[in-house]
Amino acid sequence: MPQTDDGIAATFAPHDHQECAHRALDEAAERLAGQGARLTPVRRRTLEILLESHRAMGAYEVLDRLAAEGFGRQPPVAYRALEFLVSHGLAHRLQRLNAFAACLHPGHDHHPAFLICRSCDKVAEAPAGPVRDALTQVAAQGGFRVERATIEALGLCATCAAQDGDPASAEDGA
Amino acid sequence: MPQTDDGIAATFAPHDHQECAHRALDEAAERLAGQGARLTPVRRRTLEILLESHRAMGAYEVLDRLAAEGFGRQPPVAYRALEFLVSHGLAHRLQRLNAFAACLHPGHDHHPAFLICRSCDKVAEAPAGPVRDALTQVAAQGGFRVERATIEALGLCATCAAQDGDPASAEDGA
DNA sequence: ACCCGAATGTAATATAGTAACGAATAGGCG
DNA sequence: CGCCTATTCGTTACTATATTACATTCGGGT
Ligand SMILES: [Zn+2]
Ligand SMILES: [Zn+2]
Ligand SMILES: [Zn+2]
Ligand SMILES: [Zn+2]
Repeated sequence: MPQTDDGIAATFAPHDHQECAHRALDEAAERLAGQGARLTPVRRRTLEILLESHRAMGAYEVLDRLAAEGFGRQPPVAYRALEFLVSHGLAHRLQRLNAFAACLHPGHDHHPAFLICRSCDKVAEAPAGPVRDALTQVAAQGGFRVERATIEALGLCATCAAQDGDPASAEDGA
Repeated sequence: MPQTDDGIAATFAPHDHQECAHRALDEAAERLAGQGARLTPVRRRTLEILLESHRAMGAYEVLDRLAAEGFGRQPPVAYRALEFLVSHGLAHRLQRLNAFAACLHPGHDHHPAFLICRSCDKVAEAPAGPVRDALTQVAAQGGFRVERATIEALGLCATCAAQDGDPASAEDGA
């Protein structure tokens, strides 16, 4: 019973993360080259740090890592690198967490919905099209024009649900 | 050309706000009485402050007001009152703004979508049902079970669009 | 009166984010 | 090459947001 593997399951399930991260970095570099933007050492390292896991990291957590590796140790160092990545579509900011996560699908037009697992803390990007459409429509009923939307879900991923989560999601495994 | 007045237009359009705020406060008091929760002076005043406008207010903005009126002047005073209101469904927290807004529909489903006007800063609550359904469904495709969703839209309300906003929304008004 | 738990107040601290400014650096050009 | 300019990087200092810990007060039951 294969469920649509749109990348969500791919994020939460065990996988060859070396490959996963490496590919995202390559795509990022290529993408930036096309835009004439510079992937400087701090920026590159910042992206690599975010790519080490599928979790979202706070700016200060990233900063600690950068400082330990010889980069600057003041907040703007991290915030600037992160803002650069976000504004070039290589990372996302999670409003709910005041944190940042690497984008795994650079190249697509990206303002996805985010799925945050409360158990493993991983963050997946989900296609926001239908959700955004529903929101745009309900807003339009009241004469409101949506320009930017924040869509973030907190919940339980399939992997965590199967492990120790509630059995309702894994009845066949009991 | 009446558009569905589900409360969105009612929030952004000019209206008898005295009545609007008063009714929300009464409903809140009644609701709390039914729950056996106490609407103490600080809590009541905090709700009144939030109800003065349809904007979202930061905790420190509320705190300044409370302090000026003889309540405590330390952050926990505001945060506790705000948390109480939120947990009892009388106010909402806006993740995007790190701010709080009074709930205008206490008693209804308490996890609405929020529409934030970038021009007048007012915040309206929109029915989140369809949006939440779309999100739940796209998440389920990846095996993710949504437990809580944050849905916040930034944009332009009808009133602001008609006044000086972009003409596309008010072509007949030119 | 006495006790207890909830609510309120304080100080202190933690976490998140920005402003302002100078030093290093990459490219463009005489 | 040497020079100029825009970008990037680093620092200091500061603002904003939020929580922990603990003392005091207040309401209600005995
Ligand atoms: Zn991976
Ligand atoms: Zn998980
Ligand atoms: Zn009103
Ligand atoms: Zn408006």
